[in-house]
Amino acid sequence: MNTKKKTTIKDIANVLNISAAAVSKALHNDSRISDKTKKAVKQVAKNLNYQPNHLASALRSGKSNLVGVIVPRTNSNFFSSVIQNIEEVLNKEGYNIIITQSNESFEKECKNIDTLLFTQVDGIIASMANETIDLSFYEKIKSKGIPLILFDRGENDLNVDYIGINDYDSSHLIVEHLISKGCKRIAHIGGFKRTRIFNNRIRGYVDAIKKHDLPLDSELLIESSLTIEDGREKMAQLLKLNNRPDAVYVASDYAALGALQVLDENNISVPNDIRLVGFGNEPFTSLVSPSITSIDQHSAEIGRLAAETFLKHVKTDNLTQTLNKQILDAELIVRDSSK
Amino acid sequence: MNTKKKTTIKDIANVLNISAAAVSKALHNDSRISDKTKKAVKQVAKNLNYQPNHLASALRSGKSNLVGVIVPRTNSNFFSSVIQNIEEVLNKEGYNIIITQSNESFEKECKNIDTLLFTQVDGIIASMANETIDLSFYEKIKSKGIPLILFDRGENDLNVDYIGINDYDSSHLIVEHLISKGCKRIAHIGGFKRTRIFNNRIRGYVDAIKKHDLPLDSELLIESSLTIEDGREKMAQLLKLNNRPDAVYVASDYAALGALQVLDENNISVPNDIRLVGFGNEPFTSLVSPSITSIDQHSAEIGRLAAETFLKHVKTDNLTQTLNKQILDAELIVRDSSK
DNA sequence: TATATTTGCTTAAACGTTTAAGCAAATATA
DNA sequence: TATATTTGCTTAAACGTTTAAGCAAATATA
Repeated sequence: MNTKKKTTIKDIANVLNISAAAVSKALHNDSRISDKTKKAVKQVAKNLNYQPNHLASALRSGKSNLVGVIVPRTNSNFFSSVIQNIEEVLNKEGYNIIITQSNESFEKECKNIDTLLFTQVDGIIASMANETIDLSFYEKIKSKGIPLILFDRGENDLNVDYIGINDYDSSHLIVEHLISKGCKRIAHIGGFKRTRIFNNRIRGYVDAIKKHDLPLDSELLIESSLTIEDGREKMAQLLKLNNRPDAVYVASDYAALGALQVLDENNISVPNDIRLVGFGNEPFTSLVSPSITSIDQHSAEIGRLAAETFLKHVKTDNLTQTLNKQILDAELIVRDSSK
Repeated sequence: MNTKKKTTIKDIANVLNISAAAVSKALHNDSRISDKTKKAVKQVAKNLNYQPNHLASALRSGKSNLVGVIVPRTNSNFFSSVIQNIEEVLNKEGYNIIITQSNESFEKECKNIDTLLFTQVDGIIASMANETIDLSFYEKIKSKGIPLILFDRGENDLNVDYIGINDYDSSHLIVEHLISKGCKRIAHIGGFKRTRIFNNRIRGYVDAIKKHDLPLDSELLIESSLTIEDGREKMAQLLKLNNRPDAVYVASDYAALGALQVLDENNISVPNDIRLVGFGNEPFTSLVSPSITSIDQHSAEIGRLAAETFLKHVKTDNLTQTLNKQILDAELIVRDSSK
């Protein structure tokens, strides 16, 4: 095996006949070290191929320079784009990120939190699993004094920073767009009511329907897990109604895709017979035929803001965690499925 | 701010009036510590809500219990499934993983490697970016004596473990399937020749065509970046030929989707006029219409094997890194696009 | 010229573990 | 009963940094 001794700060100190402390300070550009020494130290560091021992500095300084990220899954364009932007911002400041996925499971999410705490992360940026109701593990993060930033799937009760889009207004955008196309019976396949963002979309839908004096039929408002499969099932359920809707607004692109398949299989023309709108602007919405109208969630912006919010915490002394919502306006991307 | 002092091994030692060393050993079930003491230590640890300081133990023992993963992107079902399975196996053994993505960029990949080395990972499991030709950063990993395991996108010259599917045979499977459906002019939209897996697919295609005495027309073999957009372009190029192919084998599902769009736009019936086969068995292949025949890459198995190979390295003393290929048989999933 | 301040370092301790070496008491063996 | 081995701990050092405290020399100020 290759057991080449790693070069340490002491090796550099020995070469230059100065103390290890001086080397450490030189490498950190301490103002009390002469330029001459700094240059010499950096040159020797390069010659010896010095790589700082991250663990040692983390142990001594109490900062690991790691930020944990928890997402329901990475296998979705929204989350992977958020992650990419978090990474970009944090890398510039010397932080690395540890990505974990909950797979929408509360149990896995708890494990992830323990893992991240065990790894001594300096902060956690998370989007909660659908299943999560018990917040005690998130309270644990807070009680350790570790900055916690939530995005997309958040929870007011935790009283921490939150970044997301305006789900309530998004529903208004969608409903009003469908009305402008002449729709009169608009159904909503929504997410679980207990998840805040889906609840907001449902409330937005209900209020928009009322506002425009359209029928608010309980048959037209369905709760779903929003997977492709469940999208299929709920669409089939809507097709069985005596009085079918002329438009369906689905709270996720995946479920909207399932719905589209069922419509296609039943030879129902989209958008002529039924107009369809999804949510999330996943890339495939523009690839299927007909392409699916959807809401863009500004994933890049959310990622950037989450990272910057974390940085604000570490850069500001005793900044207490409080409910601090940053809500972005969502954007409606109109495609063939509602034209 | 919450600056509650964390409980350390010393706090436990004080409570029980024993040494910190005894506590450490008790927590690790050292055989030289009495069961009575072990029980007492564990009880106190629980009472004081003791969380071991991962950094300190990593520094002292020289093991971080972190494994770095590098993938071109997480936003693909293949890679996210591999990652999930790596995680599952390694978590059981007390390892956590750090996921990084190269976005197919050589430069980003080099940065990722530096980041992981800086974080003192115990091993790296990687799939190389398309761009990567210069292997010096991977050599750096090897020269540090850190186990390196490659999957899917590998490179023989590095002389390390590799896990992947049999790309050469996969091409045979596909070509023979298409021949069995009566196809006589089979085109191949392949990846970059310099990437080993794509080169193997191309070689497999060429040899299978020769073996069955079909025309090996240079017009029918096209090199592509395999994005959706490039799939569209290369398909359009094939349609301009005087003598069109009656089947197209695309080396990636994404590019195959682009090709399908173009065929659809040109009112060419799939599979009646042209049969289409993709590669990777991404979930959307079964969702689009017509559904796309594809090759399953056994992502779960690859992830598991990669993790287990890493574990073999850390568990076996002076196991030298050598070229050690584990090649899985791929599976053809026949769908509507080639029926 | 005498005192104050700044510069450029050193010394020593600390972060929280793990581990080699060692030692007394208890137990096993001859 | 005398010696050897095992059990159950302790002591002390170490992993590679960072940082508070301090000190001599150089420079600035009065």
